[in-house]
Amino acid sequence: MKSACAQQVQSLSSGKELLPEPCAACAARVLSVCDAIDDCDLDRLAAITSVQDIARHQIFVTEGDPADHLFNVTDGTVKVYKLLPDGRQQITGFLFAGDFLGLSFLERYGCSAEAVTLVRCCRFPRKQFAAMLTDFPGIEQRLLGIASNELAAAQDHMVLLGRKTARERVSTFLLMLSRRAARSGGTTDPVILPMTRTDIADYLGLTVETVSRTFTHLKKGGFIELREAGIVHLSNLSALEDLSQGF
Amino acid sequence: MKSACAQQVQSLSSGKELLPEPCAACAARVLSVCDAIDDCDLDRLAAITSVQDIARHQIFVTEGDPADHLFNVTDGTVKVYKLLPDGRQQITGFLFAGDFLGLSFLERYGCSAEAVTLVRCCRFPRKQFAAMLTDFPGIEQRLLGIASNELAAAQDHMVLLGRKTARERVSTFLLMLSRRAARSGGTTDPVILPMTRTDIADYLGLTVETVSRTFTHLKKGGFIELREAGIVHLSNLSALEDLSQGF
DNA sequence: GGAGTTCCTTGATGTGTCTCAATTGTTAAG
DNA sequence: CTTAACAATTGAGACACATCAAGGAACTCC
Repeated sequence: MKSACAQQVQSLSSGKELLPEPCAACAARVLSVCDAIDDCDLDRLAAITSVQDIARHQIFVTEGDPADHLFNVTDGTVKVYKLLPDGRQQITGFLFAGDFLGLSFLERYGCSAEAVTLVRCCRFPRKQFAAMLTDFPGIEQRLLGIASNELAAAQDHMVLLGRKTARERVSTFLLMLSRRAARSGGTTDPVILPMTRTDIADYLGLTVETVSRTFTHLKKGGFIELREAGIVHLSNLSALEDLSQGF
Repeated sequence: MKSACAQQVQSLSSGKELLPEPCAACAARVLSVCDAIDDCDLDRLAAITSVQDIARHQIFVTEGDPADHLFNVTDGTVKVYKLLPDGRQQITGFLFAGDFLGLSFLERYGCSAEAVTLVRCCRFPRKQFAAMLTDFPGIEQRLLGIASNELAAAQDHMVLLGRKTARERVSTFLLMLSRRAARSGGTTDPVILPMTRTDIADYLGLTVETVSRTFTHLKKGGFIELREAGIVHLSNLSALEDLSQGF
């Protein structure tokens, strides 16, 4: 499976130098689609990749536009959302380092995407990326896996939006972020919230005021502590899990 | 691409007899995954397929169970749902003829599935189905396409659950069923509702009472007519589209 | 360091939907 | 045809969350 390039790696002292920029130092690689490609074939991918920095609050994908590019977030936080004609907003997901954006392999983007923090990401032209699928079936499988996970997450979110109370929603949200951070090597306990209360509200199907009040209630109830801005300490994790009604 | 079997087809008078049962007469085939396989290779798929009839109200997939089988609905209506520990239910989708069930290629089912009407479907052992993916890359692409569509549908549904009013939800629901029926060769106007009001409520994140009241409001408003049970006439389609707030 | 902006919190009030309860309509069984 | 079980409708009242409004905290920009 490692094909001819394995030998090539051995012929040099340090294999790392063979990795093409920008993938060489990419901390997010093991988390992402790119992991499905062998080191030696990575230059194929790197050739069509352009690294992009996106400023805070910049909308870099707009719902309905032709889906020309796919993205792989390597740093920062992205919100993915849809709008109703009158401006009501529903955030369908937050993306972090390692997350893939543009999974809808349809002609047009199904959602808009905005940088919540400064975001760094890899951008691939969709057509060229699609062309690589035939040569690297591993990617296709990986994408199916990613799609499965996204679908599962979407289903969990539907339960949250359709059937959970405000308190259950906020608890679930905090646990989600906690687990997500742990999964990509962060800490479970002090949860970092890069997004505003309004964003949280638009994600949870609530209003800012209700989110804020619920945070206060959880604080008074001894479930969480709010010391610094944007950081939540989970004082009683198992109690929070009870509140969330099973994730 | 048609490989060696094209000749084989020509060598007989009627190509149709070459199609293995049960796929030969399957009306849903052009709508489904199976369409990605050439007629001549269909026997590979047919060999691992077992046709199943499922009685009304029977739960044939349970959330959390090992995902041993995948299904392809060929007739009837299925509801796919998740439960909270205390029994609250959220239906994540309804499946009709041609729809695929079990897209989460994970070890365990993410949702439960129950037959709303008498259902007929094709069942594939997951492992054997997965093994076919390497031989028929067309299926994998098809699955990615299906996953993309499901994801897009899930996102629309999140907007509905998180941000729409009861009236908008019910309008959207009726239009969805109408379009879905049209897409698989049915009629747009008299929409058939195989599911109960309770199911509709669990799909829309409402209660039965609210759904029933909303139907009455739409009827009094001249948007719909309720003559026979389970059938809704859309008297004013464009007005209904306005009510639904963009799908 | 002050002014502007954005973000967060808290209070008072309103309302859309839920809950509880009863009635009617529909379907299936005997 | 009668009865039972289930499904749908309707009403009265309650409540969780939304809306409207104001004040305070944090951050940015000269």
